[in-house]
Amino acid sequence: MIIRIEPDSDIPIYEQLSNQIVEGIARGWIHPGDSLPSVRAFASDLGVNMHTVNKSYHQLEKKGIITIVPKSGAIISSPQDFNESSLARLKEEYKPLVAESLVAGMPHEQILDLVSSIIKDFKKI
Amino acid sequence: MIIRIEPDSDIPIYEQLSNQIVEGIARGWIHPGDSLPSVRAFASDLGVNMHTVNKSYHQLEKKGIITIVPKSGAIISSPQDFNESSLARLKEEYKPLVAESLVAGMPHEQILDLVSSIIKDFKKI
DNA sequence: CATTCTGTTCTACTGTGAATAGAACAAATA
DNA sequence: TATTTGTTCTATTCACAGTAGAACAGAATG
Repeated sequence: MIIRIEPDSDIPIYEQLSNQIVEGIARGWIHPGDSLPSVRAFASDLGVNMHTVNKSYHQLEKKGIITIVPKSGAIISSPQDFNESSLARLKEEYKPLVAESLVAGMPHEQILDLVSSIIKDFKKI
Repeated sequence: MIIRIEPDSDIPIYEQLSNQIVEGIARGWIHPGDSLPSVRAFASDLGVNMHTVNKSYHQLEKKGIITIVPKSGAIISSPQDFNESSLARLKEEYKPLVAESLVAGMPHEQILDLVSSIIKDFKKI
């Protein structure tokens, strides 16, 4: 799996990494049960600091996406491991984006089409 | 229009303000052509610093949501004033959220239903 | 068993952004 | 004319991002 880090982005490195790992799962490149590289090895590959990868892993664990087994490694969780609060949090994160879409003049259908196209993009490739 | 600021949130104050102004427009509480309070008056109302409100206004102007008339005030833009790059930026912001939704086990339809319910919530009230 | 690798934890430093504060300016407004 | 407006400047405090090095204890491997 190919990860691209842009050091000069306004998005923190640990969040870029988290996002791309999640995208990798969504695209089916990696699956529940698979283990992620060690923080040291991953950091070495990406050319970033070990603590940055560690922060990313813990962010993903907080979201319920991976499980960190102490002294062992990080494993991608199964979908059924997600709790209700994660879905509530997701809704709160969609809100400002949907509001901005409406204010931009996008009609109801166009917003759904946009989201639908993103979903298809993830599932197709 | 009622604005609620949570100083201890992990979301910056200027972004909380931006989000709630956009929501206000989406809900129809304020309309294109309406003018926003002066940065000083707004800051006084919210109990925050003038520069924080100023930053929020400039963020909204950058997104094409309001127009700042120098030495006069801030006015809410019309939907047709939005450019193509704003829509492209919106899509990029939807991506990680959609990916996370898929990873959480939400099927295609459920994601669209979630977004649809948010849209209805904005338009109903 | 000994070595290596693992995630964890700690301190430490630099740089940047968020937020506040005060002051001053020129233009619009009342 | 006096007030209000957004703008700009400096300055400070605080927190976060990122890097760095070190040490620890448990797991994996030879």
